[in-house]
Amino acid sequence: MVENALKEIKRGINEIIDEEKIKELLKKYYEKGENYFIKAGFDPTAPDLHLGHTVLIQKMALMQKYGALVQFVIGDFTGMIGDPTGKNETRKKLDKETVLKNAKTYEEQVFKILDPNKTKIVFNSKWFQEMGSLGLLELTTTFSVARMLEREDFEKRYKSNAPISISEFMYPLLQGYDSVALKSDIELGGTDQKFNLLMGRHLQRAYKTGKEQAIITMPLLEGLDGINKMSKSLGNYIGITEKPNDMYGKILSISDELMWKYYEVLSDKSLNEIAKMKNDVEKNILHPKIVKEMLAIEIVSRYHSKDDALKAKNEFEKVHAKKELPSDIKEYKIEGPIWIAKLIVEAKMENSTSQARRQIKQGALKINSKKCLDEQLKVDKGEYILQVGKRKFAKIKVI
RNA sequence: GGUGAGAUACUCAAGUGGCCAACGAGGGCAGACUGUAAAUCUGCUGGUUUUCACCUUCGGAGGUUCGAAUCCUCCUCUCACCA
Repeated sequence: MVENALKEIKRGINEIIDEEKIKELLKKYYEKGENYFIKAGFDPTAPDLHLGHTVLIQKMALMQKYGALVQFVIGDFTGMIGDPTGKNETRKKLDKETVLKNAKTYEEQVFKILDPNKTKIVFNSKWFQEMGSLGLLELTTTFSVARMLEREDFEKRYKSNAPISISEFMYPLLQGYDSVALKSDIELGGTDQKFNLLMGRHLQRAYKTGKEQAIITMPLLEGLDGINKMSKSLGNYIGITEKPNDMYGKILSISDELMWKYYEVLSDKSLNEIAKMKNDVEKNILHPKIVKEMLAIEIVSRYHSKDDALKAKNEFEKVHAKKELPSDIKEYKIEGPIWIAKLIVEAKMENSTSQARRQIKQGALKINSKKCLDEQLKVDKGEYILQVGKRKFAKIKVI
């Protein structure tokens, strides 16, 4: 039993630190029905969850089946500093109202995956506000500058003469202290979080809590570009609240190579099934596009419904394979006669007339499915279907 | 506190008085080819009721000049070395 659960937990993960401890927790669950706490932290600034987040959340959902109680930490306090992991920009402070609103949004999204009865959403400002400056100073005594600089991000920045602020040194400490306050047994995070996660373990020891959390790191899901990690700021993400059509289209636009990674960490299919498909594709028995379609349907079904997924598939075929118009086009009523470039901006298809002109010059514009290269065109009264590039459509009524 | 170096568009990075809306690379967008995949080739990549024109941009504010990203002054920020 324990072995089976562990095997499922280990699927698609990057690394486990202290596997023995997890075994022990599972054993206690099976033998005595004891629960244990797993923790993961989330930024209060980005309430739009995307598939990158779900890799982690799905894993927690799985563990809920095996006795885990999830502590979903919203880093409203730590968020004021900004995680130095990877790229860094100093963040804006958020007011309480916004944080609460974001938390609400998290809740709505996260319970599409997690079991609400086994999940607690907590804010880390709670214990940090109680801590006081003395407590904070005490926290800083637990770790040395040299060890802090061992961290890859810091080392790189230090060596390349990029600035590091003291507050950024605080971030790992604060995040680690969350584990002390919450008495976590296991913490999950992306591979880039390893340092911060280990800090939790270190601090639990330093504060003599009698616990040392195990750590599970999850691979970072690459975004649509296949290179960078999926993130909202890079715009290469698939949000879990996106419309079926968008979600479907985005999944189909990922590269074949990336598709297999997505399968491993996002799909419910067994690893054997996936391996077989991969094999069949290599042997040219199976077209990769079919495999990708199945993935898209699975994921869209999860966040919407099977029905929506199939509709999205049909819509996609219609627009891209048969080059027909999508069934749901935005409509605009615009006063005319109007210059075509201006019209494109009015219909929110491009941001500026200059950009619109460039696109027209390059042959990106279709009016009623006919290519139009005339950037000077004046559009008179009537109804038109405009298309700019492959994806942007608009129905225009010029009055 | 002292000395020196630096801040250029989404990112990296040239440019040191006019030829600069600013070389180049990456990224992005569009076109061709495709499976809205990858790879490849081509073009574009500040704005403007319309482009052989005009307007705004090179950390910020002033100044010199017919003319400034480039020179001067002050300020802000960053890095290095010394303390």
